[in-house]
Amino acid sequence: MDERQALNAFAALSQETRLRLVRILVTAGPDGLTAGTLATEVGASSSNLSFHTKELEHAGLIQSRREGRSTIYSAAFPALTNLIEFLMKDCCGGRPEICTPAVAALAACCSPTEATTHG
Amino acid sequence: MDERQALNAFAALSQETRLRLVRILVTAGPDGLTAGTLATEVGASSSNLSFHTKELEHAGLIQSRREGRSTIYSAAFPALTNLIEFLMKDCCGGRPEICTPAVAALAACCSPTEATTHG
DNA sequence: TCTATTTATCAATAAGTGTTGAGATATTGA
DNA sequence: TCAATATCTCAACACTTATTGATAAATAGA
Repeated sequence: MDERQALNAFAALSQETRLRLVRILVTAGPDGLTAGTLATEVGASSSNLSFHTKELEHAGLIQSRREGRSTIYSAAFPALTNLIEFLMKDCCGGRPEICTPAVAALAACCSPTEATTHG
Repeated sequence: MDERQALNAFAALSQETRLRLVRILVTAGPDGLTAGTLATEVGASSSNLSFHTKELEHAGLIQSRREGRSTIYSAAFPALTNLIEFLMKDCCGGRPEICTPAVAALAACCSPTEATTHG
């Protein structure tokens, strides 16, 4: 992830419809959702949804695949990881306690319990 | 952190000068840097730097304090944490392995060695 | 007070972005 | 082929945002 990619990613996330789309796809998981479902969820026309998904795909935040008549979009999880890493790189500045809460917050999001991963 | 705050934050980060400012301040740590130093670092005029720092401060990503003739800016680390948490909330979708790499990446940024877990 | 220093505000211009609706493209089944 | 479905492309318009240079405000020291 370089500066240009990060700028594209943040620009993509700075628009209401697109931020909603990404969060919906992040929640949906790797299986993704069809363009039609996404359009309904965010209340966008087909042309408007296509415009925004194109922006997100160009930014590398989502990916698409074709299944029959439908286009299915899903979140690009590694890209999201890289974006977070880029933003917080060298955040410590000699003081690990400064950015450790960020790690804890993200960890809590992914693994509420540390014994069983069945959730 | 609600949707409006997240949109403002991502919009603030989607501009080259501002993204550089945030990363410089993230690296600099809580002590921060003066407006003059930041202007030199990113190659911006005083008016331009003021415009961008105002945007970042309004987005809650940085904070300012006055020391003599200088304004000193520093990163708002909790806001950055909240932004990451907002974006990745419920990212698992029943599959923790999907977003665990994000946690590992962020953790690696803050603690290159795991000798001491208490920081 | 006067001057140098540092930062912020303002207005004008230039550049970029989102929305809309019509129409095009691709797929499926008869 | 024809029709229905699902999605995408295109161009015009309105809206937002970044940059620039001049100027204003606040501070420190003499």
